[in-house]
Amino acid sequence: MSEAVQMKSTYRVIARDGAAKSALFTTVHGEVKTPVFMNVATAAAIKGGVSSADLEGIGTQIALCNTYHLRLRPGDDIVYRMGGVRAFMDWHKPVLTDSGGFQVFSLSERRRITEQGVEFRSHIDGRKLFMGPEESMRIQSHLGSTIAMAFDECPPALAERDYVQASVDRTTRWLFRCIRELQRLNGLSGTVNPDQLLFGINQGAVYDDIRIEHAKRIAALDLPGYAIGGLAVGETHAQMYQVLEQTVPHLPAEKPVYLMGVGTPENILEGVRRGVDFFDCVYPSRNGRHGHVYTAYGKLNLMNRRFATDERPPEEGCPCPACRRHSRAYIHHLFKAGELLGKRLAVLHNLCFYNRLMSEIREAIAEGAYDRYADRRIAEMHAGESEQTLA
RNA sequence: GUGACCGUGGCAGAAAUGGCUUAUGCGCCGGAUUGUGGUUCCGGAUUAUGCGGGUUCGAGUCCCGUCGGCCACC
Repeated sequence: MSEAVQMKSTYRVIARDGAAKSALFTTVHGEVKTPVFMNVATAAAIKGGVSSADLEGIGTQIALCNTYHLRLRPGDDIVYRMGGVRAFMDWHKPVLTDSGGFQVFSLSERRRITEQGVEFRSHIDGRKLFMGPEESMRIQSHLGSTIAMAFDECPPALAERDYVQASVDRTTRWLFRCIRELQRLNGLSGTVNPDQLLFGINQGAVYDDIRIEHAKRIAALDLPGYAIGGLAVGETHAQMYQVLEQTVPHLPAEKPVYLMGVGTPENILEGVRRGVDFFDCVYPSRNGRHGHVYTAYGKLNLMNRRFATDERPPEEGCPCPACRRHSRAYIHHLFKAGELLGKRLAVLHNLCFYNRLMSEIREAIAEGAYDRYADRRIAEMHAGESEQTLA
C-alpha cells in the first residue's frame, strides 16, 4: 500500500519567509493562492443569505461543503444528477468537501464507531446512516468537489492517550481504503470530477509523538495535500501552536497543509507562521449571523447598544458591499428588528475581512516581512479589544 | 344611571384555602460559539401587585373608599 498516488494538481511555492509560505495550488477547477481561507458552505450555501455571486464579489477563492450534510439533504444522488455541487450552486471555482469526519466528533451523541465505519442517527429525522471510508468517497465523488477529504475520526482534545492511539491507527487504515476507493471512482465513466483530489488528515490530539509518527506515515503516501485535524476542539491555543510546530515539519514541504476548522484571525496568523496553507472556520459566518463583525481592531458586536447611532461603516476602509454603503447604526437596527439583511451584510463583511486578511498575508510573505506583519496585526487586534473594554 | 368583572415590571402572564426576598415568557443589557445539529446556548438587570385606608402576627389574595378599564342592562 505504498504506491504513489497520481492526481492532477500542482503546488508551486512562490515565496517562503521562515516557516510561512505562499504558494500557487493548481487544480482542474482553477488556481488557489495560499495561504487561503475557505468560505464555509456546509449545505452548499453560505449561511446567512450570501450567494455564489456574492462570493465572487469579495474575492473568495474556494468554498467548503460537507459530505454528511449533503448526503442527508438533498442527497448526493440529487446533487450528482444536477451535475455536482459546483454546478448545483453555480460556483465555478474550486470546492473542498469535508468527509463527515468532523461529524463523528460534533455528533458524538448520535453515532457508533466500528472498524468498518460510523453509524449515524440523522439529526434531521433520526434515520440511520452508515458512513465508512468507501461511503464517504462515493458521496464526495457524486458531489464532484475539487478536493475530497479522507474519512477520519476527530477525537476530542481531552481524549486519553490509548484511545487516541487506537483512533489514529484506525484513521490510517481508513485512509488506505479512501485512496483505493477514490482511485476506483475516478476511473469510472460518468464521474463528475474524474480528477478529484484526496487530502489525508493527520490526527493525534495533543500527543506530539503520535502526531509525528502519523504525519510520517501518511506523508509517505504522496497525496496532493495534507490536513491537520483534531485541533480547536478543546485544547489551548498554546497546545494547538505546539502541535503545529511539531507536526508540520513532518508533512511534505512540497504539498499544501490544511489546518482544519481554524479559526480566529489570530489563530490564522499564527498558523501561517508555522507553515499552514489552507484554513476554514465557521466563525465569520456564524459570528456574522449573530451580529459580530471583524475589524482590524478586534471584533464588534453590532447588537450592542453603543452602535445604535454609530454612523461609521462596520470597518472603515473595507470595500465590501456592507461597508461601502451602510452604517453600524443601520445594521444594528436590522439585527434588532430581526431583518434578514442584517445577517447577510454582517456575514458578507466578515468573509470579505477574512479574504482580505489572507491576501495581505500573502503579500507580507512575498515581501519577506511576515513576522513583523503578523505581530502588528495581532497587537492591533488586542489594542482594539482593550479600547472597547474601557469604553 | 344600575349591576358584574378586572387593575401585578416596558409588554404578556402565573402565584392552592391569606404564609418566607412574586414566577415564567417576550423585550432590554452583556457574554459564548473554531473541518456549522446555532432563528442557538449562557449570564444579568428592572427599585412590578392602580391609589388611599382598614382587618390580621402576616394581604397580590379579605373589607371600605377612590381612580381607571371592560362587559351587560337601562
